[in-house]
Amino acid sequence: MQTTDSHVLAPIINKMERRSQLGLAERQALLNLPCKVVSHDKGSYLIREHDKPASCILVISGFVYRSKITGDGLRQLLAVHLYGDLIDPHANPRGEADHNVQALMRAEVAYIPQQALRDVAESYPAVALALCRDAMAECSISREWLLNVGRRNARQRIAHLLCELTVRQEEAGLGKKPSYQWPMTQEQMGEATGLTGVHVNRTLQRLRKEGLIAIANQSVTIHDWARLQRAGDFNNAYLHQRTITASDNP
Amino acid sequence: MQTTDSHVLAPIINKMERRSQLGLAERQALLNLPCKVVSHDKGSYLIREHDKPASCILVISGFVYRSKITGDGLRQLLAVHLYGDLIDPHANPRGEADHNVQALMRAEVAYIPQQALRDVAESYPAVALALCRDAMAECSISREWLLNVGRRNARQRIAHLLCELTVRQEEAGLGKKPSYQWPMTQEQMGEATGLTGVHVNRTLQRLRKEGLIAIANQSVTIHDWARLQRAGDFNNAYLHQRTITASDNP
DNA sequence: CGATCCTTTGATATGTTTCAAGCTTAGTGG
DNA sequence: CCACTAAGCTTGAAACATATCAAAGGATCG
Repeated sequence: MQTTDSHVLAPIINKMERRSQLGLAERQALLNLPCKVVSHDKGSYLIREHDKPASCILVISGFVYRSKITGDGLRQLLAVHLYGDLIDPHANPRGEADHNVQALMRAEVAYIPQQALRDVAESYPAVALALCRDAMAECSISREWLLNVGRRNARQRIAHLLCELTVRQEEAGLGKKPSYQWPMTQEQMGEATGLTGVHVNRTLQRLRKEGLIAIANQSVTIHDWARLQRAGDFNNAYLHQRTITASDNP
Repeated sequence: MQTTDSHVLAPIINKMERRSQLGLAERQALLNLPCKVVSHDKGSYLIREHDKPASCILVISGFVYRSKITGDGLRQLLAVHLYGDLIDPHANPRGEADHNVQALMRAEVAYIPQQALRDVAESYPAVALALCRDAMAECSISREWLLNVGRRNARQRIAHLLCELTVRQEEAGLGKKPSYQWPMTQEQMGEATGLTGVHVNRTLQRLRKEGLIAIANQSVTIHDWARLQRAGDFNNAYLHQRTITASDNP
């Protein structure tokens, strides 16, 4: 007999319950969803543009990103997903994915047939609502990324990215400030923020010298959270967290 | 007795039927939706960040945009909406909008109570599906904008924006190539592409000199559609049109 | 312990912004 | 219908942020 916490699909429930309320029946229906657990190495594709994916993907551990590539071969990260995020493949009317999904670092994910998930959502309005809220939150993050890349300078962009992942990672119960595992290379941070890997490096050094963070060996330390947020023009409202996290530092 | 075409809400049906199939009952239900038609002057707000909007907004004529503002007061356009687009206010769990919606130029819109629309979607799965598809298409456009702003140079960004609006405008039956009314100022084009108004001006001049377009007096002329698409690294797949429009120029 | 991936560094090139002014067009009121 | 005004477009010169290229130094992993 499994408790909720030890179930492979537990992450989806933990995530949903951060924004929505689920009853026992809903939780049970979600846990009973058919799924296939797969482990992906860094860089491996979960979905390729033009694929016809039949499943949604739940991130169980590790990190996953969405991306698109320019005709010139330049990559832009569109989103980063972590523990509990449910990745809708976003197919066009022909059923083809319009972007790539890859593992940022080694990631364990569960493939859940879209139809099965849709069925549960139809039977349980609370699940439908929860899915809808999470989708909206994802859209909101995507808009903030556009603002970040379009209108902020390198220092702000990098600080903003650091802030976002810090909050999301904490929210997901993965790591706590001041120090936690950092999932991306500097090159990838550049691809997320519309910068060059080299310039990310220099910007990171500046943030280090200013005493805001330390970052090395796949690990960040936030030395001054309040100042980092200011540096990144970061306001967590766009993350659509239900509970308002009082800003930690005064 | 009104025909579909003369009805205020006709645009929503014309738009949906580009991607989805609706029966007579669905069309009727949509046309019977309660709504309030309002005309907005250029710049006027339809939704302000932190508002608690109770309605979706259907664009009947003119243009409308979504935007966010940086802490430093810089504006980024997040999306442009035209005839037939249904604007979901994207509220967070507290019911507050997370970005602004404003008229790009004089626009006539219909406010449709969210609950009424949700009711129709619940009664008619085809409507729910159509709404879902349109929402996905909007997400896809938003991702392409992120790629555009993050990884393309000024010439590509501007050409891409020109291509997108040309296609969407044609698709909506508003104007045909080679010449149609252009809805944005150069400043606004800059806000959409993460550039300065001044630089947009110079870039536009370059595209003019290269013989790709003419643009003046709120009107564009596409002189070389094939070359403009190449210049903008533009591929219409991300627009999720159902019918594949054969590229017009060889 | 060699190979590969990631980070760091320096010098230089480039694209884009900034500022500031003059010009054009469209809209408004007398 | 003209004059006036405001908004948008155009221009140039100079400053700045970021990219590019190339090479060296560290870390990580079989």
